[in-house]
Parts: sequence; C-alpha cells; structure tokens
Amino acid sequence: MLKVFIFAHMDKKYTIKDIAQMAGVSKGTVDRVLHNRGKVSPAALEKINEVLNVIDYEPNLIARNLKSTKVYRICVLLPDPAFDPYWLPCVNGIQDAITEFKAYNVVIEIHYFNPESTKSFLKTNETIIAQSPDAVLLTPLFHKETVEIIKRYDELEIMVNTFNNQVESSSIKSFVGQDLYKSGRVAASLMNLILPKGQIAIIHIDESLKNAVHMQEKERGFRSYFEEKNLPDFSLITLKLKYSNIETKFAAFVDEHPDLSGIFITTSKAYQIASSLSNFEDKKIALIGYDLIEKNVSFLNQGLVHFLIHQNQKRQAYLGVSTLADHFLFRKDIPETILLPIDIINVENASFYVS
Amino acid sequence: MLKVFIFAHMDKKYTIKDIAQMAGVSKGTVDRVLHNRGKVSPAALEKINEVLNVIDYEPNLIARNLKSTKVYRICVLLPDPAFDPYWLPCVNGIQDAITEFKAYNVVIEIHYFNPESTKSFLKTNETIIAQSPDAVLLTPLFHKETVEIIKRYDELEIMVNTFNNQVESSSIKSFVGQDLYKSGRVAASLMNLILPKGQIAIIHIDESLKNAVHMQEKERGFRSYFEEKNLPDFSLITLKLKYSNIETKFAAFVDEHPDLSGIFITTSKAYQIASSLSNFEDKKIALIGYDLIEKNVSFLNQGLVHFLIHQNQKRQAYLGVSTLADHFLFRKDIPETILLPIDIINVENASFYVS
DNA sequence: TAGAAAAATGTGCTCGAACACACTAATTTT
DNA sequence: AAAATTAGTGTGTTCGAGCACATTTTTCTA
Repeated sequence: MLKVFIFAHMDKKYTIKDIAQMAGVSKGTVDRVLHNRGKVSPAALEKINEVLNVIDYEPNLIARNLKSTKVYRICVLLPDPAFDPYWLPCVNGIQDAITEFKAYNVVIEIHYFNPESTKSFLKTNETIIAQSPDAVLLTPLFHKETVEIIKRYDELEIMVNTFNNQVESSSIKSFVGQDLYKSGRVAASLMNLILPKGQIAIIHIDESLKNAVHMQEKERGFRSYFEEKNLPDFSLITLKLKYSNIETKFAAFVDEHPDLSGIFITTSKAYQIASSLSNFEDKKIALIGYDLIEKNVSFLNQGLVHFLIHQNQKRQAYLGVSTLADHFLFRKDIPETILLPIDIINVENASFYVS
Repeated sequence: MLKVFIFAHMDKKYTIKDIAQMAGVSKGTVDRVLHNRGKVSPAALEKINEVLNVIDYEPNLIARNLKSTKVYRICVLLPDPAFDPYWLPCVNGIQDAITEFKAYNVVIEIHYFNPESTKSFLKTNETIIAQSPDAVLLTPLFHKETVEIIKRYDELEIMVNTFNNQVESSSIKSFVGQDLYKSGRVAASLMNLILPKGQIAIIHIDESLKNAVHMQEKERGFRSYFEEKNLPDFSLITLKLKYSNIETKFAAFVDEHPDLSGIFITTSKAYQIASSLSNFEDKKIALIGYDLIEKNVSFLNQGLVHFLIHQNQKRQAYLGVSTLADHFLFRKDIPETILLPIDIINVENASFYVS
C-alpha cells in the first residue's frame, strides 16, 4: 500500500575511468570514443559502446568546467533605465545571472543605449562587436536596425539571443518574452469583468513610438476578445499619445468622450493616465495597465489602477543570459521561444511580485 | 551620455595559490587561515589577511564540490498523488531538483505517505529516519505529529525544511509556501469584482479535514476583505463538505440558498462543485477555487470556474529541496520563509502556468 | 625482412579546493 | 645539552574531464 520510489538507479555516477576499466581499455580511448576523435580500432569501439549501452554515462559537468580555462563573454544590450524605469528590473535579473555564473568562467557585461535613438543603438552595438564576445542578448527595439545588426553578428559567429520585443525575422533564432496578443486578451477579460458595458479607450503612450509593434499586438489581442465574445454593449476606441502635453490632450479626450468607462494602457505609463484622471474626481473609470513600476503600484494601492499585467522583465533578462550561459557551459539547447506567464496583478497580490 | 557599466572588477578570480604567492606563503597556510584551522603564526596571519582585505576572494565552488566525496542525502516526505492529484506537480519539481543536483553528490528520494492516515505519516518518517539522511523536506499535514517528529529530527541533527502547510512551532526553522490569509483576500477581491452583491458560500471540501488550518486561513482572509471593505450587499456563509455524498449535500445547500451567487472553494476540489453546478443550468454562480489540476482547468475553459488561484506546488517542492541542496553545496543560508506569489488565473492566461 | 609510416592506445598533466602528511623550526622537558 | 614536544609551514594527492604527448602496435613500403 505504501509506495516508496527511490531514485537510486540515478545515483551511481560512472566516470570515464570506470568505463575504461569495464571495457578493458584506457581512459584516453574512452575519451576518443565519447568525442568522436577517431583513432580507435573497431574492436575497442565495440567494447566501449557495449559498456555505454548498459550504463548511462553522463559526464560530470563540474569537472569539465573546472578544467576549461575558456572565458565566455556575454554582452547585454539594454535601454538605459535612466530614460525609462521599465528597464530597471532587467539589471537585477542580469546581476543574478552574473552572481550565478561567476564561478564558471562567464563574464557578463551590460551596455546601455538610449532607447529613443537608433544611432545610440547602433553605436553601442559597434562597441560590443569590438569586444568580440561569445554571445549577445539584444533588446531589439528597432526592427530594421536589429535585423541588420544580427546579420553582422551571424557573420562574426557571435550567438544572439533577444528578449522583450519579438522581431519577426528568420535571422532571429531565440527569444524570451511574452505573448503580447494574449496579454491583450488577458487585459480585455479583466476589463470585461470590471465593466458591464461602456466605452473603452486603448491608449498607447510612448515617448518614441518605437514600441509600435509591441503596442499594436496588445491592442489586437484586446480587441479580439471583445469581438469574439460579441459584446454589443462595448465600444472601443484607440488613442495615441506622444510625450508632449499628454495631460491636456488626454483631458480633451475625456471631455469629448463622456461615456468613457474603461482605459487600457498598452505601455508601462498607466501612472500618467491615473495621475491625470485623479483630476476628474467624479469620473469612475476602470484602468488596466502594464508593469509593476513604483508609480503604477502606488496608483494600484490607491485604487485608481485596477489591474496591472506583469511582464516580468527581470526574469526575461535573467533567462536571456542564463540560457546562453547554460548553452556554453552545459551544452544545453537554447529554446527558440520562451514565453513567460502573463501575471495578473491587483492590489491584493502585488506585494509578492515587486522585487 | 552613453553609460557602459562593465563588471570587470568581478572578473578576476583569485585562487588560493594566488593569495599564497601574494602573501609569500604556501597554499597550505592560506587554507588554514581561510578555514580557521589554527597553526598559523601571527606574522603569516597578518600577511594573508592583508592580501584578503585588498582582493575579494571567493572560493571556486566547482572545485570545492569536485573534491568532496561526501554524498548528501535529502528525503522528501510527500502525500501520495494517488490519493490526491494535487501533489502530482510536486513530483515534477523534485525531479527538476534531482536533475539539477545530480552532478553534485546529492541524492534526493521521494517517500510517499497516505495523506489520510497519521499512521502512514509516522511510519514513513521512521523509514526516513532509518536512512539517516542529511536533510528532510516535510509536508506537515498533521500538526501534532509534525511537531513531535521534528524534535526527533533535531535530536538526530537532520535538517528539516517544510512546505505547503505552515505549522506554527518554534521548532520549524524554514518553510516554503504561500500566505494563505492573503490568498483568501485575493480570492475575495476577485469575487467582489465578479459580483455586485449577493450571498457567497465559502466551501471547504477535503476528504480528511486535515487541511483544517490551511482552509481556515483562507476563509479568514476571504472574510477579512469583505469586512474591511464594509460591503453590506454581501453575505457570507461557510459550508463544510466531507468526502461522502458531496453531490446530494451540495444540491440541498443550493436549494436552501436561492440567493447564492458566488462560491469560494478553499481546496483544489472546485471541479466537484463545478460538476454539481452544471446540473443547475439556470443558476449563474461565480466560482473561485484553487490549483491548476486538470479537471479545474477544464471547468475554467468551460466558463464554469471563473478564477483559480495557483499555489504553484511544483515550485514549492523544487525550492524546498533546492534550498537544502544549496545549503550543503554552496553553504547558502536556508531562508526562514519563502512566500511564493499568489498567481491569479483565468481562462486567458491559464495555459502559461500549466506545467 | 628491415625500416618507415600510420594507426591505435596509454600516460600524465591541468584546473582549484581540501586535507593528509611530511617536514622544519622553535620551545619545552628531562 | 640532548631529546622530545609542539608550533608552524610546505608538499603532494585527490576529485573527473579533457587534451597533449609518449608509447606501443599494426600496416605498408623499399
């Protein structure tokens, strides 16, 4: 009745020496077989393979990495958090990776660029290329430039991983991020829960509108939900706000739309809307936005923001570099796409996510 | 304008040999200083400390663990998933840990017990004690028995970690789980969003009612939310259901409470209520439950369950053993309490959490 | 068949920490 | 003062994989 599963069969760790002994050859020969280095007689090959078929040998990764004096260099190309605090958690995620892989010979460097300037992006890439690292983790904010620069990296045989922004291009082999379409749908499902009906605005706020694809995907997902559910009591409108005089433009928008009852902000700038909205005290408008940055959480706690969707940039950045390091150190495959869960945050569970 | 932070100062890894050379002594002497093994002259001690103050030496953990032939044994005491599929993800989490620490000499064993029988719990503990492992990860389902057995482990100097159920006892030094009170609040906040008013039932379903404290904490949190918000349009009632004839008892309850509009199920048995509820097709009752087990997700997709709270057992179990392994291998401290985030799941984001 | 070339195999060192052991120098004991 | 402790220091081995190099065996050629 009482089952006890013991994973004892996984215990016995065979070494090359063990295999050599069992096959009656030297460890050098075993090594040649394991690495297909040739210069092995058919007889020896067969004996060793016989042993390898019986036991399941897994090399001791610790010993392997102890020996290797090779230093792996990974560069991260990150928008400067000074321009947008959205990127701040990424630094922590990368720091975690630095700590984790310090023992192995992995050097990780962060290079910041100005997210509003393609020039800065390109220039920083040149700095990185000059360092000739083994791999690069990119934040591909600029589509065209990213595709071009990745070609360069390919030629130089520098491995590239991307995160945060999904760029459709055959040259991009791996990506860590979220399904933005689905995250739009999540937002919509929550909005539908807060509101029985009414007019909903989808607001895109971004200094440089370089997140265009990013934001559009979220809008597409958001709209798809309402279309699919066929909810006639809702109407959706889109509003794009640029950096200059957001306040006044938004105020005008609210005046023009007296029936407005919900707002979905596709970027991390929900706090700007919440702040403006606090002027219209009579209005009761549902707000859903992105990211657990300080100001957003503050408005969440005040009850002005109802839900935030957590994009988990910290983990994105961490996974971006750690998959690269794991690839070099432990020969693990780099997953084509890692899609992180779309965390739903409200005032009651927010504290567990802020890091 | 363009900042480039290079973590180069973290690169240079000093070895004991380096320190010995710099201090003009042998590596043996350095080793004695580092480990306070004594037998070092004041002169040598000072020279070495001078060097250690300048550089920051961190021992290469890889090399350290390569040398040590010590095999660490960690036993996990887990309720048999055959009795309750809730525990199934834990096995995966532990398997992950097994894979991760296989390279180091860490042996992890899972021992299953019958969650409905304290005898089984005690008996399995005896089996584990007989193996004299270095550490144990417990699922402390039974309060009294747990406290007693932990005393035994303490005497035997076997390290104990707990997960899933928080047991208040000074003898328990570490715990991985969730804040159940707050998870009740999260559920309440979601319920409040779905329903404008009405009667809400808090239903405790558990075969053995051994989760009593567990469930009560959730109820306490749930109620606290409604009390705090002072919402007079709601009324809360509690219902306890045991294994036998849940269906009929619940049907009677529904008949007796025509105004019932929401149900909060404090265990992973939401599917049982959802299943019963599908008989009352005219009723539109909001359902919030726990855990992404298959049947629950199925009802979530059907729209009969509105929200599930993810307790992330897999990660709980993984962290439970990995903190122990990290302690032995890398001398990391075992955190007193690790509280995992309370993930809110609806039909739109569920797919990203099921593992 | 000797001798050269090639193929096959084995040996030995490295990585860094840990620790046993050997050794020297400074005291203490007889 | 010689012997015996003890304090202090250094040397050498181990862990497992990886690889350079040395050595042995086989095959081929003159």
